[in-house]
Amino acid sequence: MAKYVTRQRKTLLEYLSAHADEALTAQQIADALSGSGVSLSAVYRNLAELEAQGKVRREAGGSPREALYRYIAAEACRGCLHLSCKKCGGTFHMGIDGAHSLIEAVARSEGFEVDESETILYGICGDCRKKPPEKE
Amino acid sequence: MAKYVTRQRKTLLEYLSAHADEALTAQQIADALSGSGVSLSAVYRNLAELEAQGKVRREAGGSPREALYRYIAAEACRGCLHLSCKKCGGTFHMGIDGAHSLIEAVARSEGFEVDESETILYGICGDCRKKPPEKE
DNA sequence: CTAGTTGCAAAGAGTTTGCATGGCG
DNA sequence: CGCCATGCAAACTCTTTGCAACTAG
Repeated sequence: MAKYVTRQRKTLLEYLSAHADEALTAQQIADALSGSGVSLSAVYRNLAELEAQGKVRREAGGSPREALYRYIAAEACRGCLHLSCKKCGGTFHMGIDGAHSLIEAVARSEGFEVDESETILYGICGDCRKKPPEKE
Repeated sequence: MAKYVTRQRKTLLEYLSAHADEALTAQQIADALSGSGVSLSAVYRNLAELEAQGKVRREAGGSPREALYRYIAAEACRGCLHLSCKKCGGTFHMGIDGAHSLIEAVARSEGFEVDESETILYGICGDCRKKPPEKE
């Protein structure tokens, strides 16, 4: 799979890596790339492949019938955890020692090996905590 | 919403809480409860409500077109993180101090407030690490 | 008794797939 | 030049919704 490097595939990867901080629907991606001549089918097919390769992850999103896809900059994120804000939807990276300490603590006490690049901590980011609780 | 306590609703909640350690598809749930006279529609409707109430969470699963639902024992999980094994699919709870330490560390260094009950750490559990790497 | 809930089945919507064409190597 | 990938559209399958009947309180 993925033996050739096509324009569509390249375009898709570019787009995804540029938006690694947000989860997108296949439709959104296709819309954004339709101008570049990338069809919805191509998006789905490549997304499926990227997911199999572990470069993209599928998340549960708004509608149950719409899958959300997010690019994973795997190598770049070794040793850091992801923080996802439930309010603004932003993603932050946490590379502090604390992150690694936890992972080691879990491994020691539970025998559980955490995969940093796969793990996301959900919560509220600093900015959103300061802002008044606005309805969306 | 949910003004009455119907047999179906009770049955569903019982089933979900008994299987809080696994993510299920609506179909699986409906199948399991069909013997108790709970229809697929009822499952979907109640699941949607429980999700809105925060008692159930929707996760990304196998097929993009199948949503996975998991019961959240919210109160019971304050102060603990969830560990989800990517191999066996099991979920473990981690109530050690380490978990809380991390959460505090994140809050202090990043200003990010982690929601314990919403966060899942993905990785490989102790049992699966011992087992030979078997193909699924 | 009244209003919420259920079941069934049809409608709706996102995702997948077949086939002919086009493009990478 | 051969085989993989793309586009289009039809096919699929999961989820949602309408309506009449049932039931909890």
